[in-house]
Amino acid sequence: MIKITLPDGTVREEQSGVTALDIAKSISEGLARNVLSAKVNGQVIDATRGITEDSTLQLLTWNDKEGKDTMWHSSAHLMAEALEALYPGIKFGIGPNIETGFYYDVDFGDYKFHHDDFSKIENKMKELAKKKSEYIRKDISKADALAYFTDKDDEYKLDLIKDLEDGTITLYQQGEFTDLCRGPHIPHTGFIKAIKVLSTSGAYWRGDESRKQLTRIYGVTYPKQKELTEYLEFLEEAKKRDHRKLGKELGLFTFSEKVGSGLPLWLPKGAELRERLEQFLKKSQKEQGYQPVITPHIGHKDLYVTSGHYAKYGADSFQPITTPHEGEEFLLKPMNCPHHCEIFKSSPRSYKDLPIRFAEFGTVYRYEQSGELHGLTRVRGFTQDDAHLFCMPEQLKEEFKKVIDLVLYIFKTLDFEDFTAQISLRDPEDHDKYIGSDENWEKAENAIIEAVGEKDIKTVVEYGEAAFYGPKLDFMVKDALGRSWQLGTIQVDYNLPERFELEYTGADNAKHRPVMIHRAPFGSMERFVAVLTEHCAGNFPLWLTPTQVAILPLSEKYNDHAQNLLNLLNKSDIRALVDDRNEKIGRKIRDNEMKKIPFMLVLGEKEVAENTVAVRKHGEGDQGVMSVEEFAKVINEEVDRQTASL
RNA sequence: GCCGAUGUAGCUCAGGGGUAGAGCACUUCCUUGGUAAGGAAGAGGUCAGGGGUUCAAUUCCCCUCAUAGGCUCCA
Repeated sequence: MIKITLPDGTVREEQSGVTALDIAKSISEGLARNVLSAKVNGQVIDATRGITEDSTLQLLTWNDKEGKDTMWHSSAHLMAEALEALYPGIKFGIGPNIETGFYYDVDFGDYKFHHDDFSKIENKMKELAKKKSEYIRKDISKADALAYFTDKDDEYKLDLIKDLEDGTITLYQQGEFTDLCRGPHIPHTGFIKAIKVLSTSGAYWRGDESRKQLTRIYGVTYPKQKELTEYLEFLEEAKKRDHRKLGKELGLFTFSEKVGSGLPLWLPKGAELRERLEQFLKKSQKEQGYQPVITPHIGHKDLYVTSGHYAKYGADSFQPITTPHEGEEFLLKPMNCPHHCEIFKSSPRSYKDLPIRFAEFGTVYRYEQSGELHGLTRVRGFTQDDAHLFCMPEQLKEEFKKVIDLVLYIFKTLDFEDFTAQISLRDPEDHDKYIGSDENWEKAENAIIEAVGEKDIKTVVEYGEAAFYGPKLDFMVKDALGRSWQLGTIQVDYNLPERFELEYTGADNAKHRPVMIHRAPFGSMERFVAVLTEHCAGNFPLWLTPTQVAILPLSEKYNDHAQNLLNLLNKSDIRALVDDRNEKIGRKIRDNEMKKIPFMLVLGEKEVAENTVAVRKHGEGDQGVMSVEEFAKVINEEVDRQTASL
């Protein structure tokens, strides 16, 4: 007999070899029908696998992340079974579960795989799922595994087996399909009820671009059709919010082939929005003692040789610009920090001056591979809301915490409530990727960990995510649709001050080296505006939106009055426009609703006579009549509320 | 950069070896209105760019550029 401890603490005496499914059945049939896999002593295994020692047991269902993982992994096998049935002779790479769903990498040989094949695969999968084929685990020797896949002529599986140790190899079979797999899997295919093949793309075998590219087929499955439908609706909603689509519709930005790919052109509405964001941050930074600086868009190559950027990225950057006569080399600036270091050096610094905080909305240019470009989120020219703080080592932690406060204030103001701070440290396996001494790295990493420890924020640690000159605290934000974005970043840097030989005179009248903090709360204006647009679906907060109010005269008779009203609102710092087109009121309302303007004021005979406005709110409809003064107050109070100070 | 796709009017898209089509937007006129599309007329395109095949190419082929998806990358 063995002891099984359940999550609630109950301990059960069971026969050795009992399965999680057996235990689920003894609790209730309903539970047993929902068990996808089980966590035994912290390890996820098949619910149908025998347990032979004293264990803790957690039954995993669709409500557990690991349960979903199991289901989607098994779904990948089901898709492979369907694919093998439909396209005999194809070869399989890998087929894992991913954050939402799963994929399988397939070598179709000469067959050209198309979107038209999707429904065929879905139907076959549904047909196979109904058979409730059990997923059967088989331990197998390496020799047998090699023999099986040699026989099947699947070079990819053979490639995988080569790296496996004898005695650890398992196969899983369901129906007609057998795959090399360590599992775990759901008990049988009948759990998979709702199926959608989503998309296809190319993927190199083992992520190596020198190897063959396979066809990756993405899919997702759910235990209930309703959940699949909801997920597909979510994808639709994401499409509607796509900042590339909204950016076009709302006139925020555009691209031109002639200007060049990845080089955004900000249209008036977008530029207004962005300037407002910049003003907002500038005001907060002023309160925190930042000083503005401005630096040019290019810099001497030597500057980046000193900073280390040239050695690291020179070959993969825009190449140097050369002066016609002297042959001097200049680079488009990829970072603002070297310039700011030189500003620090421009005059002798005393410990009494520190911390010194130089802020600049600095536009930088980086060569991104053509396939990487994406709307405003991945571009070749962008503006960082950059600042570099130079401080004494003993000031570092406090200074770092102040920056965290600034970032949190910005997130709060812009309604990003769900975020995680990611502590990005060095790759412990590969210190060669980074510059600077181990000692400095440890100091920097500890400073971040300590500072974050004193703030009440959700944190994760990621190794290998640091910048080459220092560790970072990256803010990962979840938008309204639950998608994660990296926005702000704060970085501690002992290395650049050394490379640039930055110094200040201490109280002891000796020279000391400052520590540097790089930080960008928005990250880049381009990326931030993109994420914000998708987060609020183009319905920007009132204080930020380019046009707050549309004045809609009922007919041309009231156009003059509308103009007067416009002037009045402008005097109260309210951004408005008059829609004096020769159109009926219904039409004007529709068009301005679509432009997502927060307020509309309908103006007719009654309002003109009484000097009132009929207020209509975007998405909510008629709000009734009020005086102009009252309306101005409503707007201004709302704006003040949204931008409450740090 | 790589793979397979896409590129037709300002926008969304249809079409197809014989010198181009819709809806919306735009311009003009009519209409002067009460909370999500009033009516009519008009203008607008080197069918991404270049090369080839052909009597003839926007259509077929090749190259380049751009875009979306994914892979690799991201100071």
